[in-house]
Amino acid sequence: MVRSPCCDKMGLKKGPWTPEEDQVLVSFIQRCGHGNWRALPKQAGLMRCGKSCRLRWMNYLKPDIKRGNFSKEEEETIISLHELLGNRWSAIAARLPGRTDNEIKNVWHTHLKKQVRQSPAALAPGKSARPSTAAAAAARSTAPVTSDLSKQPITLQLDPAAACTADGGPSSDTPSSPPLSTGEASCTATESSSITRDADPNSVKEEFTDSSEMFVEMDESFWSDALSLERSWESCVTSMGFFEQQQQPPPTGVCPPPFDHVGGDYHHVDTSSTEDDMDFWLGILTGVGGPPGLPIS
DNA sequence: AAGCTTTTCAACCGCTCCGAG
DNA sequence: TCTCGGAGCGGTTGAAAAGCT
Repeated sequence: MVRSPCCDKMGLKKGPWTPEEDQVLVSFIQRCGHGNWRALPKQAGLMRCGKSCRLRWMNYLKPDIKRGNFSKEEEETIISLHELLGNRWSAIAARLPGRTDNEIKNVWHTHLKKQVRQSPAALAPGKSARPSTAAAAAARSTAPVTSDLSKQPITLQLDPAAACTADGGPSSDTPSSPPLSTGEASCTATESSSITRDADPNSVKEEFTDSSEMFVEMDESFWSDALSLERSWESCVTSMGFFEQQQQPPPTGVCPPPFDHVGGDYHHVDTSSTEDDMDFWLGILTGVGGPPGLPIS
C-alpha cells in the first residue's frame, strides 16, 4: 500500500523554527491543546506539517523539559538502561523525567557510546555478566522488570470524558499555569500523559541509578511458568529470588492484566493470554508503554 | 585571523503501531 | 476482518558551533 506523505510538502516550511513560530505553537497549545497534530498547524496558522509541530513541542517547547547538560547520574542511568533495553530511546526517556528521547539519543551517539567503548567495565560496576547491547535489543520481548512497582512511572491513557473540556478547547481557569500538565482539563480526546506513583520525580531517577541492582532478567521460562496456570504470579517472581533480593514482598499495588488478585496472592486468570500478552503487560510494568496496570481497590 | 575538521543537536524521513470505522 | 489515517519511534542528516592548526 502506498501511503500519501504526512503532509503536502508544497508551501510548508522546513528547517529550524523561528522564535515567532515557537510562540505561535506554544500559545495555541496552551489555548487549545494538541489533540490532532495533523490539523494543528492549519488551526494555529503555522506553515508546518503536524509532524514537525509535534516534534518541536515534544523535544523543545514542552514546559517540563529539562535543558542543559546531563548529570553523571543521568548518564549512568542511560548507559545502564541502554544495556538492558537497546536503542529504545523513548523507553529510556520514560525513566529520565524532563529528558526527551531525541536528546538521549543524541547524547548517546555523541559521547556515551564512546565512553562505554573505552571503559565498559568501569561503567557497569559490580556486574560483569550484563547482556550486551545487541543481546538486550534482541531480547526485548523478555525485557527486565523493575523492583518497586509502587514507584513505577505509569503511562496513563486519560479518560477523555473525565479529563477533557466539553469541546476539547481551552481551559480558561488556569491561564498562567504550564499547559497540559498531567491530568489537566484542556487536553483533547487523544491526549495522554505520564504519571508516577511517587510524588517526587527525582525518586524515579534514583530508582534506576544502578540498574544492575534494579532489574532482573525474565526469559521465556518465566512466561511459560506464568502461563501454565500452575503457578501464581507471585510464586513465579518470587522463585526468581527477585523480591528476596530486594528484601521486600512482591508488589501489591498493581495487578497485571492477565492476573487477578485473589486472597492476597496474584493468580493467572486469563486463560486466553499469550506470551504476546505478557510482553504487553511487561511494557506496563516497566512503564514503557500501554495503559496502566489495574489498580487494586 | 583564517581555514579546516570535528562535534553537537535540532529536525527530517520513513517506518511501524494502533485505533476507528 | 480489513482499510485507513494519525501518532509515535528510531535512524539519519546537515547546519551551526566549537576546537584545532
